[in-house]
Amino acid sequence: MARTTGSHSGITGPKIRTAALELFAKHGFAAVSMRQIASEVGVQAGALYNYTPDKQSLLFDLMQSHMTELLSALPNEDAAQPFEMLEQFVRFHIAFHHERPEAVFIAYMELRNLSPENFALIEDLRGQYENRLQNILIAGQASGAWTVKDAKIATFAVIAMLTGVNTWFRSEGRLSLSEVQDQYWQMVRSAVGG
Amino acid sequence: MARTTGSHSGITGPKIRTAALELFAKHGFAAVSMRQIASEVGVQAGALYNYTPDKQSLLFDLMQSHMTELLSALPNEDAAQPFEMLEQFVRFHIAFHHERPEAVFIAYMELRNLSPENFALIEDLRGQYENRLQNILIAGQASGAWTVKDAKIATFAVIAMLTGVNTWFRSEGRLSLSEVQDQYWQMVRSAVGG
DNA sequence: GTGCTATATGAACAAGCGTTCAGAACCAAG
DNA sequence: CTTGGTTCTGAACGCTTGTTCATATAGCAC
Repeated sequence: MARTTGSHSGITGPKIRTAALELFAKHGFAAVSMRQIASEVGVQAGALYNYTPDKQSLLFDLMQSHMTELLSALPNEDAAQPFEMLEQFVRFHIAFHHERPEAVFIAYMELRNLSPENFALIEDLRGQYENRLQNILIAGQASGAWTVKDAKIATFAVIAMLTGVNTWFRSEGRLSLSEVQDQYWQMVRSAVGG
Repeated sequence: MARTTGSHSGITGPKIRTAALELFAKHGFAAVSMRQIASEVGVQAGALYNYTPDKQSLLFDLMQSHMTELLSALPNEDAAQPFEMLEQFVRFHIAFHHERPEAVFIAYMELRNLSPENFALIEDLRGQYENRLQNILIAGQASGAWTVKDAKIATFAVIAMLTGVNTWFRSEGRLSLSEVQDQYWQMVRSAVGG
């Protein structure tokens, strides 16, 4: 026997990415087999290799897509005041990460499963994102908008704090997303000394 | 053949734990084989089963030890002022986590590889730790020492921020541990509105 | 020095892994 | 209705996995 339900190249590809994303996020890259992914898609394992050269590339593509989307979705900070830029960044980060918890999880947890070259590529993208925040913090420092000593440390602190929202916040809970954004923005603003 | 170098029960046990800790932190639980651990210890894989019933227990023991040590090393907060308690917590968290990066990494990243019962046990310990901080924040709220709105959110925010130090701080870098502690303490104090 | 026990070996087990590939089934175009 | 090319199956590949166990040794107590 061969294909039982017809030709589906346009639909199988995305399904594989979705299935891999969910399974990697839930069980971890190393713990998920190609057969599990295939089974989730409703296909045999061999068929996956029409869409990806190997398992590692599947992971890398997911991470790269996520980081690229993150960078291009980030509002451009030009021509705004430091406080507005920082507030915009805080609200953006929380909302964007909240919308794709699986991709965020993978992008943070599976770095060690990338080949050295792939790791360097993802780390570069992450660095670009962090630099955007760092530039905002430096701009606010220069203009005297706030008093934070070390912009690099503050960058790490703010990003860690904001990314942490994903570990506990659920939209069905007692707080709305915008309430969470409000409270984090207040904490960030105070933390940088504004 | 059998043992080639003698009887080592008192030394093989700890060596297994150390090897497992390092390998799990570096490559992830699922990506590390019992044979790799055994090889690191200088022993055959079968010998590991004199010290652990299975691979899962090895992971759980490492995580449980870490969380237990964390809880018992945490300074007792009684009879101090809110600000002192919070500062003590911030400095303690940074220092303690800095001393054992592998255990911290595992305790955060390998939760999904625990059986449901083991997961519940670790989560409970983590909850106890978070409650200690939350109680400090509530005490400060009640005494008017600071103005943070939601103690639960602030707890998550502070812990995420502090734990993030481990992702970038290295003692060989440009900053000393106490400088980092100082700056984070200042950011935390400001963030809670003190 | 003899015997006991704890500790280790090394082979074996069934199961699962990522990946390849010949051939079958399907769809679209002529 | 045939042809051509894309998509999938199912079996196979060599290898690794966690775990077990009979067997052998090392070191301690006597």
